[in-house]
Amino acid sequence: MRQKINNPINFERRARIIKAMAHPSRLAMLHALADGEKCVCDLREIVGADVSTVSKHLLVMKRAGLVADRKDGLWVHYRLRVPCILDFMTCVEAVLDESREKACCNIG
Amino acid sequence: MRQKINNPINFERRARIIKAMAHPSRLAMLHALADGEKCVCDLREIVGADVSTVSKHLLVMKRAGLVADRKDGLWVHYRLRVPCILDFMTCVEAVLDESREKACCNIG
DNA sequence: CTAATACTTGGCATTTTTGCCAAATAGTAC
DNA sequence: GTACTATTTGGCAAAAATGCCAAGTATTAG
Repeated sequence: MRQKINNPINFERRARIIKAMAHPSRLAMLHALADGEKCVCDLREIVGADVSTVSKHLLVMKRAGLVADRKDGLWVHYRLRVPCILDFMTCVEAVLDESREKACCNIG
Repeated sequence: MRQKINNPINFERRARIIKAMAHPSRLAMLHALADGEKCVCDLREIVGADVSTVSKHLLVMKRAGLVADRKDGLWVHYRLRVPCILDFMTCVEAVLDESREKACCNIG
């Protein structure tokens, strides 16, 4: 238990953060940002959606605290704020691997 | 890059797994399951929702590969299938801490 | 068989999310 | 000032998620 005494876990705030990751386009953007900051135009190309859609996805992640932005002339560059979220992908892979294993061997 | 050669990352499948965690009640259940398996009735008490609602939440997590179930008489016991998802909570905490820090110090 | 318990499923209304288009904003260049 | 580019915001319709109630299934007990 990493939680402070008398401080019940706020699952709502946590869920909001996780929800901000829970979209294919947003995951793709987070993955791309592992290399370093990118402008909205770069991210638009990566996810292949309307710029306004990408902008709104970025707002969701920004509000959740996953990314931060920096204005530079006409461009707005986004970057990861807490890179550890990428480590989580290893675990997500493990879930996929487990599923694959169970599916092929009928264990569970 | 933990990804195999010529195997583009499937962000949709990953997003489905993460989405299955992205709900306060489901997070609370996953947290409770860290202690070991629990029946639906236990989980119902923990989240305080209708049993049918809890059952549907569990189905979402089961389909995503997060939990597995085991029938024992009248009871169905659920357990974590890939415990590493709980480690991710440390990172989620970090996002919350970062947000708190920036909010109070006006850095970013 | 009936009764009781634990859970799942069907249905449905409410809410939230998503994604496009159009319009607005902000910055650069002339 | 105008023209152009990058991004955000407003609006809205379509899709998905949520949660309750009612009904169904499955198991145990008598």
